[in-house]
Amino acid sequence: MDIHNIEEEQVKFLRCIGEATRLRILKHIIDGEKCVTDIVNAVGKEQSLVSHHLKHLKDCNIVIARQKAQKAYYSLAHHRLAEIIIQSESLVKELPVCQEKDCNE
Amino acid sequence: MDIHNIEEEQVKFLRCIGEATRLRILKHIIDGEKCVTDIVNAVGKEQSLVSHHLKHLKDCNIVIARQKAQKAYYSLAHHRLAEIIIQSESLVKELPVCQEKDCNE
DNA sequence: CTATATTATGAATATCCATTCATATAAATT
DNA sequence: AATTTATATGAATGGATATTCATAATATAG
Repeated sequence: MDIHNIEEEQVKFLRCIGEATRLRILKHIIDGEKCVTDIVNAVGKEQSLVSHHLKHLKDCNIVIARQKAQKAYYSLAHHRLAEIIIQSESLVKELPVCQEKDCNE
Repeated sequence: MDIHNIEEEQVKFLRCIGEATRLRILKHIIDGEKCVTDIVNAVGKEQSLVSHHLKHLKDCNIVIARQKAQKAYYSLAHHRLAEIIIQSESLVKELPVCQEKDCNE
């Protein structure tokens, strides 16, 4: 795998987490695996849509799925993913737009 | 600015850096400001396209522009941006796909 | 065995977005 | 003043992708 493929993978990764519903899914499973129904309730979107996004996240190796009976449990594929999510959030708060708008939760 | 706007800004940010040409631009100016012509040569894309992407990056507060005579110099809007770029790259190398393919430059 | 609960999937649609092309603006050089 | 250099911009287009809908698949419960 050369540098170009790395960059392609990096773009694929960033684009994958850079979508509203997927980011909400990730933030919801950040503290441990959750089943699909649970995630659907948390993000407030259609089951079908959540399932599509979970597949997308899995194809990008961002989450892993564990099957237990008729339920599927999803969790982050790597502990460092949580760091990136947290750090990019805290960075965004420091960027000019947020600063101007007095950016605190 | 409440939590929802933060998340919107985070998505906007991640999506903005999650594009091949823009990521290449960012990696090229990571060590200091560069003029447009220089960036165009580095990324090997049309001047017009690079200009559009620079505008996009500026609108997202990811880069800042400095005008000097007829030249425009672009640089990262925040020192922590470099960290995110580097860290997401190193994280991607640790994800399953890259591991399988024996992922080293 | 039928019904219900849980998750996945394919097709269709609609929206978004990267790219190209043509052109504008503005400064510098001749 | 005319030409060249450097950068920006608006419109058009093609391709990607989020969402919805209908339905499949599979397991459990009654």
